[in-house]
Amino acid sequence: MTSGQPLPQDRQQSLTIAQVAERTGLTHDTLRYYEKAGLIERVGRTTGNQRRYQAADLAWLEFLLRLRETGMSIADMQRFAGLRARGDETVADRLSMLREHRAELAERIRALRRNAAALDDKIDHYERLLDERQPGTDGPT
Amino acid sequence: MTSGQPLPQDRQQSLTIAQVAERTGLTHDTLRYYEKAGLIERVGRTTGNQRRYQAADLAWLEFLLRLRETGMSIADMQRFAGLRARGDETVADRLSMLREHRAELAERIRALRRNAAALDDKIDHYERLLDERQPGTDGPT
DNA sequence: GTAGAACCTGGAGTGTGCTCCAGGTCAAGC
DNA sequence: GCTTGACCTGGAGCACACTCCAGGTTCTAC
Repeated sequence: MTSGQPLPQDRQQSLTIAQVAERTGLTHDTLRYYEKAGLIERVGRTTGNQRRYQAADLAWLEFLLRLRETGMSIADMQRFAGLRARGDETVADRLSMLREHRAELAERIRALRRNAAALDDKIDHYERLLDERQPGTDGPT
Repeated sequence: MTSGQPLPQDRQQSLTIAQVAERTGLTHDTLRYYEKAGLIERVGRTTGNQRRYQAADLAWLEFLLRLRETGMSIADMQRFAGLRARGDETVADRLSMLREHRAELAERIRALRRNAAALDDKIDHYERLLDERQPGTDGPT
């Protein structure tokens, strides 16, 4: 059931903006904003000028979301998308952007883990405080 | 050298706003903003109305920064600071706020690690692409 | 062929977390 | 006692990443 015979007409698995919104968790407005901002290349339209997203559009969006979730700014995503639009000659540049982003992410994760450990200490501290003030309410024997 | 004899006068290790800015990495403006917003209780002043931060102020600030770095909003920090200002009776509430924040943080770290792994795959992909286009430029032998 | 939902555009508005400014006061060295 | 840099306040302004709006068009189901 993956690519047997072509589906009726040739709209294959093209998706409306509402369907993409549901799949990605973005809103219609955010999808249009990303397109306006150049994060997504102009999406194909119906004859009536309505967007129809293809599988490739969705895959790219999902990659963008990964960049966003790992803290990349819109400005940097614009840079990346711009390089991508220029084609294969920019592969090295894109790779170095990704490597740099990956390194920053590693550092951020390390910092979060340090802070998590400190939070754990603080939580322990509050637990002891609470035990002193209300001893024995933590369950019987 | 921790608490031998009292230092001259009684300004002990009280710090100016510039000194606190340097130690915390915050700006003067941000420190004043945090105070205005109620994240910090009103800091002690000189007779001439200039702020002098005590060790306890600094410790609290550092804790706030940990909350901020782990993604807590100003609004939630305000809630926490408000509870703290009400004293010991709010320890249980503060504890549960911290536990919730800690759990969210754990989830965020997990998500970041998943995304980091996906980024690594993408990086591998780009590295292979680059090798195909420019074989043998990765060093001799 | 028509009702109603979904979609379109350009542009204005919003929430968050600062950051800057004007106009004045204070403190430390000479 | 004067200069100069640090500090004060209230309030305006800003960057970012959306989010909403008005007014119009298109699509789908009947």
